[in-house]
Amino acid sequence: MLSFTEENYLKALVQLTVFEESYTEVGVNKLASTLEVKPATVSDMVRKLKEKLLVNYEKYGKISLTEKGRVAGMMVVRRHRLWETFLYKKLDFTWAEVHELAEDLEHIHSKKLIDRLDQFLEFPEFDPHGDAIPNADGEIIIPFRKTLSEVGKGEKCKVVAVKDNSTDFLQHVDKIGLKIRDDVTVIDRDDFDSLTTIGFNGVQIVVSLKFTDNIFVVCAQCLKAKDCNCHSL
Amino acid sequence: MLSFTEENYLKALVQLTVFEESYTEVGVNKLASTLEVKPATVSDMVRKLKEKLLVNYEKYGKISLTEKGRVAGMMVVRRHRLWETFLYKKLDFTWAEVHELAEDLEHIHSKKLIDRLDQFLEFPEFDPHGDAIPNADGEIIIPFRKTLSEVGKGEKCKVVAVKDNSTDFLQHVDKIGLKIRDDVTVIDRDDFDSLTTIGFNGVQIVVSLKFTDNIFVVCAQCLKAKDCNCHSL
DNA sequence: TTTAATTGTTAGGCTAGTCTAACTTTATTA
DNA sequence: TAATAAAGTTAGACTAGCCTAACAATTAAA
Repeated sequence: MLSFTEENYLKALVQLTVFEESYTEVGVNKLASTLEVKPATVSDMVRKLKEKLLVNYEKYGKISLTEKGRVAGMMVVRRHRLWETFLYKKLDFTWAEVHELAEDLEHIHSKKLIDRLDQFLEFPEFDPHGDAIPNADGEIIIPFRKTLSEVGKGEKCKVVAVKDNSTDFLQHVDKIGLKIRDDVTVIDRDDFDSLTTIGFNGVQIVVSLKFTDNIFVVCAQCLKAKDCNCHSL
Repeated sequence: MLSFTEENYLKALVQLTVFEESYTEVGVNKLASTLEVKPATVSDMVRKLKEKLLVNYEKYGKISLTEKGRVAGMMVVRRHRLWETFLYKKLDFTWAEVHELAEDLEHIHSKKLIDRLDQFLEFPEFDPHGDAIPNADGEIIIPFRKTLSEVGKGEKCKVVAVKDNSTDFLQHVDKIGLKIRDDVTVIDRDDFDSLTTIGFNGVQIVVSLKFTDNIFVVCAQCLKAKDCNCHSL
């Protein structure tokens, strides 16, 4: 049985080596800053995780997840995202609130509980932030996405997700958020000069330019994030 | 913010000094055996709880909860029983299963979460075992109850609750349980010789005599646990 | 009322997870 | 390629929560 702390290390490693930029390994310092602990602490802990066959690691080398570690970390992500979905859909929390609560709920271990929750929620594919939910085997399908900042002038796009690990951003959104309607909204790059209004999951939000890297979009017409020629036609 | 462990001490104290036999204080040994730790450990911890003004305590004396401690402990019980109700009603767990899962869930602190859950469940008065759920202020109305073993020969009674802290009993019940109908069933003391069949929350169960202290009942006619004269009329 | 049994306390030690400070290895750059 | 910067490790210390073993206080019984 993994401890609360061990699970957080594995979750952070999944975040850094699977979800983010598709690197497959990461250094001690990077992991330390992600977890908000000192590098010395990570050094110790990584040795422990290696003994448990959860990570690959050699002194002064890079850290990567073993298959066992990847699945264990993915299960934490699965639990996190399913609880977020529950809080959002059933208890009417905002997306700004769900992340923090799910940080605790994700450490409840029962497999039966989480599979029942999945069923209760009717097997959702994405969490409230638009991120894919890993299945019961720890598998996940990550769709291609581009950020709002990559959208060209005049291009119409549809918001499909926001980064769920930026509390700063999410709280900002919650504060100025205003519900307008139940489907997502198409927006225009022309509005982006300082503050801009976009829609996601029925919530009308105003974001400043510095947050445009936190918002994922696809083409409003073909729903693709790459290989889209709609604009040039 | 109280730790997982501190909360368990307070919950055990509520159990021992509020729910059970209405004693108002308890010794170090009793608390230690309830929590399955050594008396030495309790001695230390109780000093810490006293510093935090959660218990009244003098060296070699008895332990009792302060008002602050009572409310804190009651909130743990509230969370426990609301999660049990959620698991039973929404995720179709059996009452044998819910207790263990709620042992973890009860330590999620958010007040907002638990109040929303209460609302989602439509403010239930009793948990799946028939125990009253404390309100958001830590208040609880405990109805009079007698156990099955106190029922006289020929007396008709209605089952209203079972002890939720006897995993042994609950697992026994789950194994041989059989759903028959949706309301509770009236039973007769004559059947109690070795094995007997009673009904609770629509579940038909068979219990051996040694478990009759774990089952709470009221008179089937007047629904009272004491001051009932129905039988003598 | 003195002894024995029960109950509770203290001291010292263990583990997990964290820290700081000093040190070592690897990478970068002049 | 030698000096410097960055990254990583080790040693020693701290806290929470637990333990055992030895001791002290209280209660019960002879």
